[in-house]
Amino acid sequence: MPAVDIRSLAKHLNLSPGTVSKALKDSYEISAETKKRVLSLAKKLNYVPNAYASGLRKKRSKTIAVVLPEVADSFFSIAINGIESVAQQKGYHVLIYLTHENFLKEKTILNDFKSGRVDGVLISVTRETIATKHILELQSSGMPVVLFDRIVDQIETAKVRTNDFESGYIATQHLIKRGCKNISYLSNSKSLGITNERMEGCRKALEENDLSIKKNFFIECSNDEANNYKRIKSLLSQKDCPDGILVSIEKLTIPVYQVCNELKLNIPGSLKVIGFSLSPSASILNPAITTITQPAYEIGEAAATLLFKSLEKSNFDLKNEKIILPSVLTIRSST
Amino acid sequence: MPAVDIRSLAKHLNLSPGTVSKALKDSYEISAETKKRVLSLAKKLNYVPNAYASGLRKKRSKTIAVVLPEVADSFFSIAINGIESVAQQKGYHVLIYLTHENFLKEKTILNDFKSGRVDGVLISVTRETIATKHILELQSSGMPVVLFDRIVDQIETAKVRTNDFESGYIATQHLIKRGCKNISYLSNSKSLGITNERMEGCRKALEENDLSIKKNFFIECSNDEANNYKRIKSLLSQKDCPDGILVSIEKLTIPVYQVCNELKLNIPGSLKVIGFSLSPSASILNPAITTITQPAYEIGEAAATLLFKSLEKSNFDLKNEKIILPSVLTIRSST
DNA sequence: TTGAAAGCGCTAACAG
DNA sequence: CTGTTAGCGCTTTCAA
Repeated sequence: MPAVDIRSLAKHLNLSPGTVSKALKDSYEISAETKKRVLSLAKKLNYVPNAYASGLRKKRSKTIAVVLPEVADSFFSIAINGIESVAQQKGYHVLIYLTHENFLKEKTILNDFKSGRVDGVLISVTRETIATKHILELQSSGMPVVLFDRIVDQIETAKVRTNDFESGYIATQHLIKRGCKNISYLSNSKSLGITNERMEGCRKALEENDLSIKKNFFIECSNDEANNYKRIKSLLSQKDCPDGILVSIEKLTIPVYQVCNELKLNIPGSLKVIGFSLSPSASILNPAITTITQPAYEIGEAAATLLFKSLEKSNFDLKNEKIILPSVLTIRSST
Repeated sequence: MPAVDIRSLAKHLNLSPGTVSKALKDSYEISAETKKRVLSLAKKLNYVPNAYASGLRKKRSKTIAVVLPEVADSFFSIAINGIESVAQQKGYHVLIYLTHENFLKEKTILNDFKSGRVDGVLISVTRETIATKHILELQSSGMPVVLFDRIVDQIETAKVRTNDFESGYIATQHLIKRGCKNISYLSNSKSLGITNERMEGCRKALEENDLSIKKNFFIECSNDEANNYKRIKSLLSQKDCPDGILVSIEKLTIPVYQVCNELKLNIPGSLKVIGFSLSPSASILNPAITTITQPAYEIGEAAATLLFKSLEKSNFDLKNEKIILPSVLTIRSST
């Protein structure tokens, strides 16, 4: 099957390629009659314009890039949904790039965007990302960039995120209200790179309630599951074991529950647990876990919407856009 | 910043664009000396070739499309990881398209691939997909297509999936071995569209063990959570309530556990539960749920690998490739 | 209202 | 070994 191009359409209709092109675009220069003929033949032959030819000519790819640290994590999967739904509606295509939390990869990926492959970029940076030259450079090449979830403060552009600081604060307040005096914050060591808002919120709540920060306040986990398990077990085995835990990374809930089970520590009796989580199974854990849930879909959707605004309106300034979508506290039996 | 193109490189070096192009490609026609000069300037000016220009010229986009029913579901998120890792290694880009289980959308998306935007397609079809014309048409336009997970039997091409039939069989055998006599299979009504291998496997196990198919064997759920809950509750409230349940859709585990909790039905005492699941929290449910887990990452990886083989070797015939990666039964306390 | 022609940036034949 | 040229398929002036 020889692909049908604009020239073959033109030949069939005894028109010039230029005229056909305009007719397809519904240009005012073209007569209604001609438009009808062109459209009808185009439909009949199922003409699909070559994306690379028109992209080259117009210097627009009708494509956006989404750069993510990972995607197995449910936050980003859901965010992709939000992004994709907006893009599909706008007739845009979505390229996905995973950095696997690797700064160098992020740099390489962004640099490649100078190829004109995409018209705009949505990015959630890696935990390692401190330097911002690669993003600034991309911006100064004229590429609109929207940051979401994992924000970099120094970059001037649209930012969409949740209220991490407040979430940490609210979660901790909740634990304190439930009687906790000795609270630990569980996180991944690597996330120290970007300012850990949640932890700061947690800290603030402790301070406001005159609860001292104990040496076991911050428990640093890693990607080594066995090790995390050990660390948590040792935490919960000791004498002045915490009476409340704030689990800032979803998957760390698992060792916490496992250890409690093994040590026969009653939740919420001896230990109250609250977790950042998007998992629908929160409600069937035993006990059902109190969670802070991020509006992942909405964050993706909002970020994409901003990007398209800047793509469609030349006078739209991304710099002025900051959106904060609040996370939701759902109280269940674990507290 | 005026984007640096191949002509500006040529001018700087007093060479012709053609020579520069060849040098960048490390062509044998070019002297080592010239190559060095070109490469060094290209690096210095951070030259990134225009993807649309070279794509148009070479009729290759260095991009593949991944067409998925959804992505919130963890199976597909993990599969994307597998796909992306192979693509990144091969220097390819990955476009994501979500059909949201909508056949018409799937058709529209595939039709657009005639634009030359992608060199190959990985697809997991919607539950509604019975007709195959859109896929055949894409193939006959010369596009390599690899099916994964949600396979269509009628299409002749590479297929990568797990052993759904056997998984259903094995899961059911397990329940029977644990003493179940009255087993129900929980699924989503819509998945009736594609042949439900898992259910057939389940059926076969029942038959082999001379267990009759009761009227409550197949429980049809939907996307209406409240309704699913009601249906499951009514199932588990009646006199000849099942003593074993095979949950074929991950999220249906939630109402099952909730109902058991509400009715004070002991798992595994009164009811044994086994679920198809990729959720790491399986082990902290109470009781920990016995699962069948699909090798999602590996399926994505294998599918992508096949696609790239066909992209790289003209003599590679996708038709002959069928890969079945077995799911894994993990026995926990719910059975 | 339509057509002709140039050119987006790159590559590949061919010539030198 | 390097340069010239044509052209990928489309859009967009400009001219008719």
